[in-house]
Amino acid sequence: METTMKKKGRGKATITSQKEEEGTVRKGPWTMEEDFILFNYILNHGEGLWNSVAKASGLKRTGKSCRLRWLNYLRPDVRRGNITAEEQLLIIQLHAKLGNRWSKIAKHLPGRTDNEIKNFWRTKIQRHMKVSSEHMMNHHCSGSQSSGMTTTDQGSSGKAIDMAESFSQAKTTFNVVEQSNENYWNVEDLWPVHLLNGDHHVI
DNA sequence: AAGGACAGCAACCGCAATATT
DNA sequence: AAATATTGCGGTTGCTGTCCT
Repeated sequence: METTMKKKGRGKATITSQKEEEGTVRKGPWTMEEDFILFNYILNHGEGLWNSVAKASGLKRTGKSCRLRWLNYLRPDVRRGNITAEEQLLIIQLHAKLGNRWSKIAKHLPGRTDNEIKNFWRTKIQRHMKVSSEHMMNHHCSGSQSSGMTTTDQGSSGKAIDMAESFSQAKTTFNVVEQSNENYWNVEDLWPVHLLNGDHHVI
């Protein structure tokens, strides 16, 4: 069954057909019904053993897919959207220290997922670095160790430190992203199930 | 209004690490 | 100790909305 998305559809939509063959592994965006099933299953049985979750819940998803969906979206403590200036600064500092260890960085940002931080880094920070790099190249072409910032992650850490410093002074110029916090449906929509079950052994 | 370019992000893939048999 | 299964992580893809011309 394909649930219509409330908002903008995103991500891959590998399988969109209404009828799916028996035993076929589903890919692509999760439907609300799938979210509901997974959410409910984990509330009753707990996290982990993702392959079992996938099979026992009846979802035609891989264990990996279930795990990812839970961690990045359904988990009740997940905070979504609106990465604050402080969080941005922390991400920059941690990345300078840890590199692309997104899960490690995420541990320092309660409620944020590695995927979200990774996406944020790639879409915002890297782009900003690239832009400022080009800007500097245009204005300081005259020799003296022009900071030819690469857009790759490697070698960006040192620059990130500089950036963090300037960033703390000029948050406003950083173009802090205020994203829409809407989703196809809110995780909160699933919470009544939690309450009905009266099952709190997870989370 | 049309459509091309760009941005944002959910979700997949491949691989490495770890656990289990 | 070796083989197999599972989990976790980082990189990448590709769909959709928005902006710009």
